[in-house]
Amino acid sequence: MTEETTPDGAPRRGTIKDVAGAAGVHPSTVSRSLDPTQASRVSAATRHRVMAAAEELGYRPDRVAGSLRRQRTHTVGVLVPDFGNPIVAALIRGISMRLERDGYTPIALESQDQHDRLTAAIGLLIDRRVDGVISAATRAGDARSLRRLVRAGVPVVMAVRWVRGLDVPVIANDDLRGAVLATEHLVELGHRRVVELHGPTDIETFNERGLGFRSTLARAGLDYAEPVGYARTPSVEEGRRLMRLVLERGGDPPTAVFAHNDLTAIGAIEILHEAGMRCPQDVSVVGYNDMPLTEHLAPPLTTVRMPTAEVGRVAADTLLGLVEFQAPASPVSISLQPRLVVRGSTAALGAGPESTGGLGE
Amino acid sequence: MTEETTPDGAPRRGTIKDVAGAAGVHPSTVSRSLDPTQASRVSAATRHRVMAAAEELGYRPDRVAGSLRRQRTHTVGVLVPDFGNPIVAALIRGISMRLERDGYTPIALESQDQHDRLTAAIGLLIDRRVDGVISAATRAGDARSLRRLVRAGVPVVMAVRWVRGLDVPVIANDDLRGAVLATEHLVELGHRRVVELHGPTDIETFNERGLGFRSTLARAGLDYAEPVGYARTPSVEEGRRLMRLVLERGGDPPTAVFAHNDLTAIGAIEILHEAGMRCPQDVSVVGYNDMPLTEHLAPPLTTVRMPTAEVGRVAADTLLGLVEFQAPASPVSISLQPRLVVRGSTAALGAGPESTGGLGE
DNA sequence: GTGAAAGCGCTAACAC
DNA sequence: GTGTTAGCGCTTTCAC
Repeated sequence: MTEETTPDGAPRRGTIKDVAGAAGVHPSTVSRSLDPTQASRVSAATRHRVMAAAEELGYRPDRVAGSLRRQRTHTVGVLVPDFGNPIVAALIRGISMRLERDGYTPIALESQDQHDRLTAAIGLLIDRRVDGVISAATRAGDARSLRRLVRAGVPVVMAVRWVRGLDVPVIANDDLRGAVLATEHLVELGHRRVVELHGPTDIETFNERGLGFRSTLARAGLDYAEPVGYARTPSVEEGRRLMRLVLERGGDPPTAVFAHNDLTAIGAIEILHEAGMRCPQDVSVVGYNDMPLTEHLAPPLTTVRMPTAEVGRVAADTLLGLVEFQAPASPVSISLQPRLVVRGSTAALGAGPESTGGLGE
Repeated sequence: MTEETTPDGAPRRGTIKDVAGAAGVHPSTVSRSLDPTQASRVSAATRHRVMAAAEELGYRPDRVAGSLRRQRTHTVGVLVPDFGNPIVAALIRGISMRLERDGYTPIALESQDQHDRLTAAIGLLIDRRVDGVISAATRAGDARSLRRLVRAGVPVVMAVRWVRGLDVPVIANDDLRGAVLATEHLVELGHRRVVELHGPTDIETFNERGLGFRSTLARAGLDYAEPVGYARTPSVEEGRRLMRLVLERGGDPPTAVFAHNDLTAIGAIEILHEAGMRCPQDVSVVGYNDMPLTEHLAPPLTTVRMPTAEVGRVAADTLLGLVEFQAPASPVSISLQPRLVVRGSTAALGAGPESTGGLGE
C-alpha cells in the first residue's frame, strides 16, 4: 500500500476520481453510489464495487467541495453569551444532539455579551455560509444585527433569550411562570414583605421574571415596590450590591427575597449574613437557574430549574424545519415549563431555627 | 436598489463577478484588491473603485469557495469532554480568542467522554477539512483515533489532557506540581494521616496528581497507602463513595484529604459531616480546579487553581505554528503552573473550632 | 443504469 | 497592473 504524498509531506487525500478509477466507473457513479438518496439508481453490482473501492482507499467525500456544489454547508451557527454559563452548556448540548442526528455541525461562537462581538460573529457565520443560526446571545440592542441574517436569507431561531421586533421563532423557558412559582412559594410560606433582585433589563428573560413577580404579589394583595436597582450582570457582586441597597433603604427589611439568578441570590445571602440576619430563619431567598453546586451551599438554595437542554433540542428542531422545508408563514413560539426546586434557603415566616436546612451543624 | 431573489425567495448573494461587473474589472482583480496580501499589486485607483463597488453591493467573499480553492478552511477542531465543565469553558475561551486573532474559526465538539463519540467527531473534522485539531478530550484508549488525524496530515495538539505514545505537542497544567502544592500545604499544617481520593486512571492528569501526592508524602517521611479505589468520574457521588470506603477501612481515620477534584472534595466533606466529623476542625480537605462557587461553600474550599484559559491560548498558538509554518522537528511540551488557593476547608492539625472558615454562624 | 459536461465561487499561475 | 485560464472536488442535469 503505497501512500502518495504532496510536496510538503502531507499524504494526498483520495478524491472521488481515485475511487472511480479503482472501481472502473465514472465519478458521477461514485457520487450516486455513496449518496443514500441516490444509491437506488445504481445497480447493486457496481454499487458494491464502488463501496469496496472507497473502503479500500479510505475515501471520505470532501464536505467543503460538497458544500460549494450543493450551496448547503450542513452547518448551523450557535450564538451564546458565555461558554462558562451552565445554562449555555446545557443549551449547546441539546442543540448539538439534535443537529447531529441530521448530519449538521454546530459552530458555536461566544459574544461575551458584547454587541460588537455578536455583530462580528454574525458576519463570520454569513461568510461561512451556515444554513441557519440559533441565537441565545440576543440582548435589547441586537435586533438590527440579527436582522442582517434574516435579510441574507439565513433562517434564524432565538433560544432562551429573545428580543422584541424580530419576526423569528422563539424557543424559551416560561420565565414569567418560573417567577410566579418562586413568588407563590414565598407567599405560601406566609411572607408579606417580599422583594426581588432584578436582573439586567436589556435581557427580556429578566423582565419576564419581574412581571411574574409583580403579578403574583398583586394577586396575593401584597405591596409591590419598584426594584431598588437592576443588576448590571447576573453575578454574586451584583447580588451583594442590590441586597445592600435593599437593606439601606430603611423601613422594615424584607422577610423574603426573589433573586432573578442563583449568583445574585448567593450574593444576597452573604450580605444578609454580614448584616446579622440568618437565611432561612430570618429571611428566605429563592434563586433562579439551579446551577451546579447550588444544592451543596449552606443553606442549599431553593431555586427554579429550567429544561434548557430541551429548549436546545426544540430550537434545533425548529431551525432544521426552516432549513430543510419552507419557512412556516407565522413563526412559532414555544415556552417550556420550569419547575421549582425547594431546598433549604426558604422557610415559613417565623418558623424559627428548627426548620433550618443545610449541612447540619 | 433592486434585490434579486432566487426561486425560493432568498436574496441572491452577490459574487465576485457582480463586483467585477460593477467596477468594470476582471474578477481576479477584485480578488487581489480584497486580499490584503495582494492589494499592493493593484493600482490605488482601481483598488478604490473595486472596494467602493464591493461596499455598495454588500459583497462578502464566500469562504466555502475560498476554502476549496486554497485547500485551507481556516477552521480548527476543538475536542472537549463536556461543555458543562468549567475547565472546558475557560479552555475554549482561551483557544477562541487566540484563533480569532488569526481569522480562524473553532469548531467545538463534545465527546461526553465516550470513545465512540470522540472517534465520530474526529471523522467529522477530517471530512470538514479542518486545518488543525486541539484535543482536550483524550483518554487512555483514544491514541489510535487521534493518530488518524496525524496520518491524515492534520496538525494536532493536546491540551489539558494528554495520553502517552502520541508524538504531538502537549500544553497542559503541571498537575504533578499542583498535587505537590496541595499535599505540602496539608503536611505543613501538621497532618500526618493524609489520604487522597484518586480520579479516573484513564486520564493522565489524575495519575500525575497521584504521583505528586505520593512523592510529597515520601519526602515528608509519611506513610503512603494505595488508594482505596479510583473515582470512575470526577463527581460528588464518587467523592462520597471513596470517602465512605476510606472511613470503612478501619484504623485511625485520616485528618486530611487530598481530593483530585473539587466535586470529589465536596462529596467527601458531605460524608465526613454525616459521620460526625467536622471540616476543617476534625479533617482538612483540599480540592482541585477551583471551579465556580467553591469559595461560597461552607466551608469555602481550599483548592488548586489552574491557568486554563492560558493553556488554551498557548495551545492555539502552538497549533497555528504547526498549521502556518512547518511542524517543528520535535514536539514541544509546555506545562503551566497551578497555584494553591487556601480557604476554609483546611486548618492546622488540632487547631480546634476557633480557626473555622465559612460564612460564620 | 451509466457517462459526459457543466459549474458552484473563488484564487493563483501565467501571460502581456 | 490587469486579464486570461485553469481547476479545487464535488453533484447534477442531460444524454443515451
